[in-house]
Amino acid sequence: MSTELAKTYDAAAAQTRWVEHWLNHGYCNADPDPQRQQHTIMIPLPNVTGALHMGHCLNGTVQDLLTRWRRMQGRVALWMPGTDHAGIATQAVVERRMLEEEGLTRHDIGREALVQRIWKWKNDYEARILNQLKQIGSSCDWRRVRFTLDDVCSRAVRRTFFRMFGDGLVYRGKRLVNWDTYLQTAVADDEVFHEDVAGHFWTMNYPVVDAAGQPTGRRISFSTTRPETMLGDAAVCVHPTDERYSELVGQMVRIPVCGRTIPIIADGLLADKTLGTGAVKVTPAHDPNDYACGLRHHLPMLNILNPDGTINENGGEFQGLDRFEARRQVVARMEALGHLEKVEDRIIPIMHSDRSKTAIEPFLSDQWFVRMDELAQNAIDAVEDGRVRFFPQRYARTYVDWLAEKRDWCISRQLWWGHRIPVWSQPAGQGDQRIASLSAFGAELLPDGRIQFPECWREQLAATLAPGLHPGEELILCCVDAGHDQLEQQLGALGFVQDEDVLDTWFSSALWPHATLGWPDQQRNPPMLGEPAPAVTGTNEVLNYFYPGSVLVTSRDIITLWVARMVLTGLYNMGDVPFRHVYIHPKILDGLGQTMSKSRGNGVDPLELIEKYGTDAVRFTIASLCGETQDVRLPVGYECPHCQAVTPQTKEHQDMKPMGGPNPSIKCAKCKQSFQFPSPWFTPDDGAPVARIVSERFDYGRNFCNKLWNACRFAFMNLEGYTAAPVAEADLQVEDRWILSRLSSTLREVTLMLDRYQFDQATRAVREFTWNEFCDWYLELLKPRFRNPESKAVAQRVLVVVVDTLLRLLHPFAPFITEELWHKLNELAPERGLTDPVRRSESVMMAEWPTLPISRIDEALEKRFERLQQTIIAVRNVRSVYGISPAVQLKLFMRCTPEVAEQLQAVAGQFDFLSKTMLEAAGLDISRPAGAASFSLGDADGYIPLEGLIDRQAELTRQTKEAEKLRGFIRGHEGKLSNAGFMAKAPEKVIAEIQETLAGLKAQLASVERILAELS
RNA sequence: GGGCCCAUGGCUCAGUUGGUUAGAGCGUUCGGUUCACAUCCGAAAGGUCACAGGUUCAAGUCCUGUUGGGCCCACCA
Repeated sequence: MSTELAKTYDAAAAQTRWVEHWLNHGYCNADPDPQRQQHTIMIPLPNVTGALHMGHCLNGTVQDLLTRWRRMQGRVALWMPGTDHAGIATQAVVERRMLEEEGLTRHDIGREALVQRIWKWKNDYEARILNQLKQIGSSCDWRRVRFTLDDVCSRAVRRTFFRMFGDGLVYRGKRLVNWDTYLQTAVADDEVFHEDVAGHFWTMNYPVVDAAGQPTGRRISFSTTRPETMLGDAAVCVHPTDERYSELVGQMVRIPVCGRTIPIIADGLLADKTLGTGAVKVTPAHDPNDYACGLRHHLPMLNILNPDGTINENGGEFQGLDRFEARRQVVARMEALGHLEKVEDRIIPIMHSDRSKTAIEPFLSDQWFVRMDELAQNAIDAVEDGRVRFFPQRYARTYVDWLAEKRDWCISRQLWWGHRIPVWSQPAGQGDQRIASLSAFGAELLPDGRIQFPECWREQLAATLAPGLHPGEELILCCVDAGHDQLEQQLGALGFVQDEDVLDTWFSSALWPHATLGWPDQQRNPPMLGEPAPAVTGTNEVLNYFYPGSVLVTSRDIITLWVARMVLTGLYNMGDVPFRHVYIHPKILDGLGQTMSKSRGNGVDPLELIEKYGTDAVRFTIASLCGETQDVRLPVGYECPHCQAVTPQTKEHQDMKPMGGPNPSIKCAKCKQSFQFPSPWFTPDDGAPVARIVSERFDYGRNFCNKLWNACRFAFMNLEGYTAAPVAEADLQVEDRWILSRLSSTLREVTLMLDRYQFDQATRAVREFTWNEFCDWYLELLKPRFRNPESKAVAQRVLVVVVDTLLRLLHPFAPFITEELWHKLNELAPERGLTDPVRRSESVMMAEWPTLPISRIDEALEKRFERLQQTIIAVRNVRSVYGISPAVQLKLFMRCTPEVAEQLQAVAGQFDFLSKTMLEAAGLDISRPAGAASFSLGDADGYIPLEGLIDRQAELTRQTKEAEKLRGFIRGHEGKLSNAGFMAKAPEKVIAEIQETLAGLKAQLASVERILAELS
């Protein structure tokens, strides 16, 4: 068995090894155990649209850190993995690719085929995403992987919709959508973009008519950029306080091109006195603001467009014309009739579809909604009474404010990829005007084809359907729960057809916390990946045990879309909140403070980082950035493919576009060679060397891992002959007690900070201990002890305890390197412990989160140790200031009290190792030897004879400067103490502290002055 | 337009309920081939805490305003 650790840590090898090891041993699995407390985290399901990016990496790091920590604390820690079908985003990606590569649209291949293609895409990307998660060390229970469209989740979706339908929480209504007339589909708000287009601004007028429809002679003027919409006008609107029009409000106008008469109304939200003529035409079916106004004034919603963008039958003589042609003809007609006043050229912002690049038409269509009033109120209550707590707390406000609007939630989407709305309807003209919710135990289908349903449906029908129905139309809507295939077939046979639309993606992700655990099945546990369905036991232990979750870890932009809705559905379906805590982590920005994204060309690829720095380094760095105040800025740079030098990315780089000829390139400042780089504006030329985007901030984590590795390497090299045995308190050296004291403090600090989700502070504490205390001081102090056979054994035992504890402490932050080192430690020192050495667990992942008795913290001892440190620092300072070679042995004289002298003598041996200096003498009777450099520590003065080396003038200057600095501080403190207000009002404790400090400063000044006197 | 957040050495960030001399990493300068580590060691320089007022015995920290930046929401006939 070799005690030698490889000279450098091989991150890639360790990662492969331990990912597999953990999986094989089932360490990530979490099964209900009534004897132990649970800890549940549900992953914020990544979209299957593409690979993971830095945001996911940060999100995953935090969750894994928490999961590993809680697991080590003895909890049954479940981290539930899974992915989201992400309706619109995924369908869009697949459609775009299909169009680019094959020139096909979804209409060419049909619903079935498209959905099949998307499933294929989903399978590829899901595999890729899950693999990425594994690569960053995620200790998810991989047996429980879920997907929002899998059977378990689908069932939950169906049941939720069914329940809401039955409770009257779901209704069908009208809503304006962004209609792409080219693709003939609705597109989401985030799939449209504004583009300024040269257009016209027409000012026209409508004649005011009397009750008999005869012109009164007055006219009312308005301006518009879309004259053809006047075919669907429902009113002309003015501001209620606009005196120009006040006597016209309530009168009627006639639309000259179609002869309809419409009212003049007053609406302060829509009309603005200062704009245009102050009057505006209202087209509720074709403009979002007009739509809202139409609702307020109960105006008819007249749709004038066909899905392909031509004018429909409501457009009278303009029927069949494309909307732009109709616009020309309407304008011509208005002009011919003498109602056109003027035309201006104007740049108009027009919404365009991301996908077809054609202009969007606001289009009124049937949509499904969830009534939010009561559901939202319950979700607000849960946060306000503390059942759900936000970290940092301020985000609770975002959540509450949004929910308080209680805007009904539009849950239908005109897509093919998603959960199809489980409602069947009978075409108009057949059957009664009814709405029904069918299930095996609810309403049922009668032999004669009628549906027996609860009486309450009649009322709901009247309340929710009437606005969407034209007179004479009749409609039956049936909602069917999951698992009733036969019923669906029967409905089909009766001529019912299922709604074409699918549910909003957030509808299914809102159920994630309980759907993934098998809800609504209360009879058995949810099925696991690749295993047969579990036996019916009459109870779903998994759901009961792991719900509600412990903490949700996510970023602030989906507090409303997702967090709020999970709470809402959790309360509705489970009667309890889905999680107790919500930790909102920072967002990752580039060096310019912009969000990272591919479309900006500033994205750093987590897998490339992992390749370059190692997973632990990336995780450790990320954790160090996760505080609660600010977003995280990662200045990025291009790594030269020739020499690896990094060129910082600037705005100019981001904006560089091809100007003809070869694509833009950057010249490396170091090796003077050129390279191309990833950009949203072009793909690098074939064969050209391409830089990758990196961020040097990850050096932080890499350097730390290197330090840890080498510290352990050193420790392991010195473990030869190690035997486990209890260490008597009396055998502990000063530095042993010191490091154990510091270790205890660190432990306490890290645990506390993790508890508060302050990962930056936890990381800082553990790094400082490891580097500045363990490595810089303790390991150095051990070196002489290892050379002495008598002191070796105790040193080894204490060292082993510290390393053992440290590895456990670090494991959640850096799982791979700690596991690698832990296994080595298990070989070298299988049994370890201060009082009763024991064999630790095989894997550090399953080891206990360390605890040390609070009594190990010894502040008096730490203070004494600090003096030793300061003495050595002062000696090094003198050496550095006078440029004395580190090889030269120095002598040190200390003037101090006998007590301090004794303490210094006790560690005299250490001076030699830490500063190549011999402590010659210490005591009250020491005076400055001739030609010595001096320093003052407050309660002790040090002298280092430097015969011939010291420049007396320089030393004088140095000490004078020091004295000046001290006098400045003293002045400040004395000023405070002589301030009557301060003495009268400041707490005694503060006054005492100031006095104490002042005394210290004065003592220090006195010794500096003595040194000065001796010098001159 | 509404809401939230941020502004601290060249860069990236800490700074607990106001209370000793404002800290760290990177970078910079100087010095180091000490048998764990140059991904390292030692030392140093570098800050009127964005600006202007106010509260207080005391302000980086609390309040008001200004400027600059970020995010979310709403809106722009």
